[in-house]
Amino acid sequence: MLNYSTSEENYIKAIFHLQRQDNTVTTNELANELKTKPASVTDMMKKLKIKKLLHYEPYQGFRLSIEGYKVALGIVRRHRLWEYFLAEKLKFTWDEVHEVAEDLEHVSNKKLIDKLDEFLGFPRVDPHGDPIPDAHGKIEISKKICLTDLPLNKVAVVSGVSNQSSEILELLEHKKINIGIKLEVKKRFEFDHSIEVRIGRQPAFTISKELAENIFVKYGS
Amino acid sequence: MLNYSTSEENYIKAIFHLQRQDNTVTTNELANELKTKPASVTDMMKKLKIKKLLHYEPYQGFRLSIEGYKVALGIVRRHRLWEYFLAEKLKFTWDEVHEVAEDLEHVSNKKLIDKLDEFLGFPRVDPHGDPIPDAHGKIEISKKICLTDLPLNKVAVVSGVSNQSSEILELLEHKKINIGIKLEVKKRFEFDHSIEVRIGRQPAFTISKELAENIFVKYGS
DNA sequence: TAAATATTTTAGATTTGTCTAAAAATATTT
DNA sequence: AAATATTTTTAGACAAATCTAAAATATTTA
Repeated sequence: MLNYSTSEENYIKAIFHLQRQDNTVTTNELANELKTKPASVTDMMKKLKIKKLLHYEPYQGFRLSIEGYKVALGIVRRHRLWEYFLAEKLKFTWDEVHEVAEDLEHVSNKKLIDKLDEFLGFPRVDPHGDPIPDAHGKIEISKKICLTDLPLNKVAVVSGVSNQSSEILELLEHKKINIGIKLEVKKRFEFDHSIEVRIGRQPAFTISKELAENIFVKYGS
Repeated sequence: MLNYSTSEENYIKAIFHLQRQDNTVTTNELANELKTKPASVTDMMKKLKIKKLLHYEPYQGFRLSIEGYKVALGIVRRHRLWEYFLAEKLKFTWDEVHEVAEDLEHVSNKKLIDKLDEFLGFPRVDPHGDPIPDAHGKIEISKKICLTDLPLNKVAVVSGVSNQSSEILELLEHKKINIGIKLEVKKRFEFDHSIEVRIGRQPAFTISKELAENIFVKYGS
């Protein structure tokens, strides 16, 4: 696997993430994501096309080639392992890890990353609940589902809330439900559709149907 | 403290190291150290002078300013903490850590480095026995002397070897002389200049003049 | 479907860090 | 102290990554 510049890696990674939602990525989308100008995106797309990392015809948008996808998985692996390290070992909070990992991910020494992986105990998800590709680029596809649909007794990671009003944030704060936290559903009550949730080994507590409908979790394939 | 590019940091660090031996650093010395061309050095020196990181007059060589020295200590701190992490936590051997730390040192997030320091238990020397500057840039000045010059019966800490060939490493491995180990010289033999060494309370053993000349120890303060 | 609007690309400039070749300054020899 | 050798700097070029402004293409709307 060749080496790519920090800038090339950032473009590849951004395309990787944007592709998840939409099959083909546009110039403006990417410029917006990377806080750069559309003209710069076009320049880089030409370069990455020559390097066979993506499929691209002028005005038609672009998507990663098989090779580009492999490169992206390598970057994502490094990013998520560092995030795990930062949260687990250095005690950064889940909302701080991303920014720091943005820099660390570009140190692309395979032995470093494989040894880090081993040191961390081969974690399968990062602090946001996103799966970490293994040394061979294998990645668990984790479904993002609503808390109301999580099977009983399956540990899942809170990965987002659909409604971001201050009211819901206040409630989540109070219940200590943060992004990245691991929880499982212990029981569902038919009467009001409230659900009983447990975080780690703490005592279970109940949350309303309304709240549950706004919480998304990721859980193993 | 401002941020500097990877390239600027590499120049600053190289000047820092070259200054130890010689008070003022020359263009050719620096070009040689960084495997670059003298013209590139001159270009960068002009830039670093404008940024007030060094004292420099054309044809007169250069040395770091107070500010440049502070910047250098920051880089050295990051480098040595990562070296310690790589050796202690990821089980790299002490001769592998330098190269990897060369990349990691340029991630200059103060909180990251301070938390890493804490995680590692505030180590005072790196795997080569070189002192690690603390969060305020304070660095222990420890005398590093050759084993041949260590006074008899004074306990010292092995801090480095000048020659890093696999032959010397094999021998050190066999004699169980590792970086960080405490030893003392019990006797010197005039005939072949071999010396008798003791590690802790184990039986003393003899090492050759050739080996002793390549072992550096930290002793007293 | 033609005009208006939005998106994308091109052309040309800029910054950073590097290089080669030639000129200038300094050091060393004879 | 003049000639020679070495070191350092300058001048000008180049590649990577970015930008602005203008041109080309695509999409929307009336």
